[in-house]
Amino acid sequence: MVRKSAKVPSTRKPNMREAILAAAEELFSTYGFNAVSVRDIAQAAGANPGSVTYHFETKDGLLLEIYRRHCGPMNLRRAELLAAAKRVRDLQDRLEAIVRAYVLPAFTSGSDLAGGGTRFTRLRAVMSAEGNEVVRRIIAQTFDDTSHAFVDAIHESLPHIPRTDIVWRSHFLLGALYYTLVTPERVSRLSRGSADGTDAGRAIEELVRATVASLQAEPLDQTAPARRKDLVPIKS
Amino acid sequence: MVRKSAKVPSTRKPNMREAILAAAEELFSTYGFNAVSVRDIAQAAGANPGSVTYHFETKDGLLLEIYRRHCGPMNLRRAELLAAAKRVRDLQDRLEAIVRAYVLPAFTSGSDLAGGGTRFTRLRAVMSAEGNEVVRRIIAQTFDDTSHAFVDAIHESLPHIPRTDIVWRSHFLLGALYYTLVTPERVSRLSRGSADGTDAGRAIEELVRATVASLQAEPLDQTAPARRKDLVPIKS
DNA sequence: ACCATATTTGTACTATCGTACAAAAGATCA
DNA sequence: TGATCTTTTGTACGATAGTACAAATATGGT
Repeated sequence: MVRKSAKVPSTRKPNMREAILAAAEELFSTYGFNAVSVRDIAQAAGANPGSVTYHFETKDGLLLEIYRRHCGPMNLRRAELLAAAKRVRDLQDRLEAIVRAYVLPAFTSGSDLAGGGTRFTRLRAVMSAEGNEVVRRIIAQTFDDTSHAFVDAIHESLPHIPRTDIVWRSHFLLGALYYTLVTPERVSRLSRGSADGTDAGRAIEELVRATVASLQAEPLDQTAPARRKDLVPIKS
Repeated sequence: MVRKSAKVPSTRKPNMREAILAAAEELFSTYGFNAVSVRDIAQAAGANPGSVTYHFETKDGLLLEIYRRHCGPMNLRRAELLAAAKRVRDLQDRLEAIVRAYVLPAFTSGSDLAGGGTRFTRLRAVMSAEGNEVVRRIIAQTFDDTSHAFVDAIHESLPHIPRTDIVWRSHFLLGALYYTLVTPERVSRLSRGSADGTDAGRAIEELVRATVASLQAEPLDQTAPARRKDLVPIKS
């Protein structure tokens, strides 16, 4: 990757380790893991490439530390919000609260830095698209429990919808969420300026509204598969 | 990238150019653009690295050619299906047909190779996540027209929904579609085996059902923005 | 002020990257 | 068959990748 920014003279960083983490998060989530070099990160953080090795040993280690940093607080927040949502009496309101409990922490999770939540979620989106091997394990370990908890909670609110459909529709929610964080400018472009894709508050409300409706839709009729002969499995 | 596969002795390729394109498509859509080297592609195609330079000049040129190859047929197919969908009389059926016209070509577009459509769509998903600069221009040029046509068609079927909401919900559809192609195994995992994320036919039907429902949902009340003070814009 | 420790810098090594280019091999057709 | 053009191969070059490591510097307790 080639980027122009000149080395900033800058006031001395009080905590270089944090600066490196923040820079890596920003660059990885924008250009992907492989497109960003350790030197890019060091320069953006106003540090020496050697510092990265000192603090995180390897480039993979740096990515791992970013996940370690965020996963705990985000899933904690989700668990809290989910517990609160489950106490909502009205079924319709409860469903909406559950979906919101899933979406909100993705935008506002416990980083002290402004936009920390969205940046980390954007990072997760990019990493899942790149099929990053280092990350795949963390995802399966750390997020599947949370996802299961949400699927279960939704299923309790919608007992007549088969669990399978709820899984599909929750999956669509995560995809929509990721894509909105990765390509927000597309929303602005397609709406010809009447919508702002970077407006997190609006994105959340639109996501919640759309997802609640999709979850409530009648399930597919499983007895009539409606397969088409010209379709082939994904990934060969 | 390190991959184990030994060089295949193989029957002579009748058309090396096509083999290189297919290999690049598969590798790019699985690992991302930057993680795959020209040598990886050449080896997977049973070709010499020099052949890639000969046929496509640069790595970027190879990616460009992949897009050139697929964009035309896919958008043509979409236009045909959209035209047919617009002729459907019943409003509910028409909406469903329009959504299906958008989704179907992403899975089955005009490549002669099996799974060509899904592979190319997966590639687009990965490229959008990586923020690939070469691709960004093509996307804006080639796909925005199509997207506008679909948003317009949907709006005609749902005149009481503001265009802005339709843009958001169509955007969510594309995100869900991309994510399903990128991480189909997550569906299988979360459903504990009762669903198969790689089942394209099922994915299409679930996508259509969920999207139609979300499109029909009541729009957000625009007079009460419901912004929260702790939210910040995406992308700083 | 001194020392021990923690951090940062500068530099260098090896591997691999994209790509250029000349030579070899294959294909086409008079 | 021989001439010409197309395709493939083999190799090499400069740039950049990740990371190791010794020297330099900053820090904190006594």
